[in-house]
Amino acid sequence: MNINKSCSNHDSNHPKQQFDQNYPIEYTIDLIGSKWSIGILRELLNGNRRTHQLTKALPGISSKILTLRLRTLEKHGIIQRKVYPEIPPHVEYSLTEKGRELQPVIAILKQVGQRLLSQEDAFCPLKMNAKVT
Amino acid sequence: MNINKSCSNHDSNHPKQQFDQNYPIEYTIDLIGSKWSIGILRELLNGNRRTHQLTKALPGISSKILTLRLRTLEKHGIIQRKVYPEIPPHVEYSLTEKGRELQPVIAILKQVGQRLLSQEDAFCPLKMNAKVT
DNA sequence: CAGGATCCCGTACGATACTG
DNA sequence: CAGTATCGTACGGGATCCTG
Repeated sequence: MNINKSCSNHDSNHPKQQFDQNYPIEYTIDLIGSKWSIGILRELLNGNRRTHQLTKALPGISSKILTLRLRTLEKHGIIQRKVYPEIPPHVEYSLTEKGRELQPVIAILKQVGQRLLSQEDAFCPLKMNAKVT
Repeated sequence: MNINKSCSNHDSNHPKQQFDQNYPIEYTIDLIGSKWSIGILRELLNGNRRTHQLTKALPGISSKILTLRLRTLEKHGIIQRKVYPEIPPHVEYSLTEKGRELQPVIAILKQVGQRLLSQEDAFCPLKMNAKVT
């Protein structure tokens, strides 16, 4: 997502990691804000997964995007990639300790989202009718 | 952000709000995941703000994007827009009760982000040197 | 002062095909 | 099985100008 993209560029003298220190919120959102990040994390929270398992668990994701997200999460130390040198290839992904710290974030995101959505219905009776009837 | 954009389209028979019910996490991220959303919310958590106040508080934001974000948040019932019919125009934005429910989300996002960033340094001493020296 | 109208661009994402 | 390469697209965001 790169929420603070333009900000990062406004002063090239500041190394990136130094910049991120001042924007922990944006950093976290960068981690989980990409389209499939949450799905991948949720899956790995339930256990280690092989690539094709993730593919099946996330219907619609392309292999390109999956590996892209996995690489990014790995770079941030959120997940770990373990390669078994076999034929055919065998790769297994797992959450790191660091990655597990994201669990409360996901929990709150879900909890608050549910509450907000229920209020949305309360405020928009017409919307409900559109489905309920 | 529209994290679940493609998912929303995969079956047009499902009205959007019905779909969102099943994806509270993605819904919440949609709310706060856009580039300036957090900044706007943080500002409004500190009190009501006029448009130009927000502009100054968010250096770099364009008027187009600011109003765009404000409109979106308003549609979701997160903020309220109050117009004082004066010349020159006077518009004031405030958080709704619903909007205040996002506060814990922001808090966790910040807290976890900070912890993750500190770990990032611990694992990457070279990075630290780049700045610390 | 608030914000609409245009034009432009980078990039995240997607579809498809191809390798070891 | 896991992953790369290529090409195409949509959309968020930015710059600038203009109006009541």
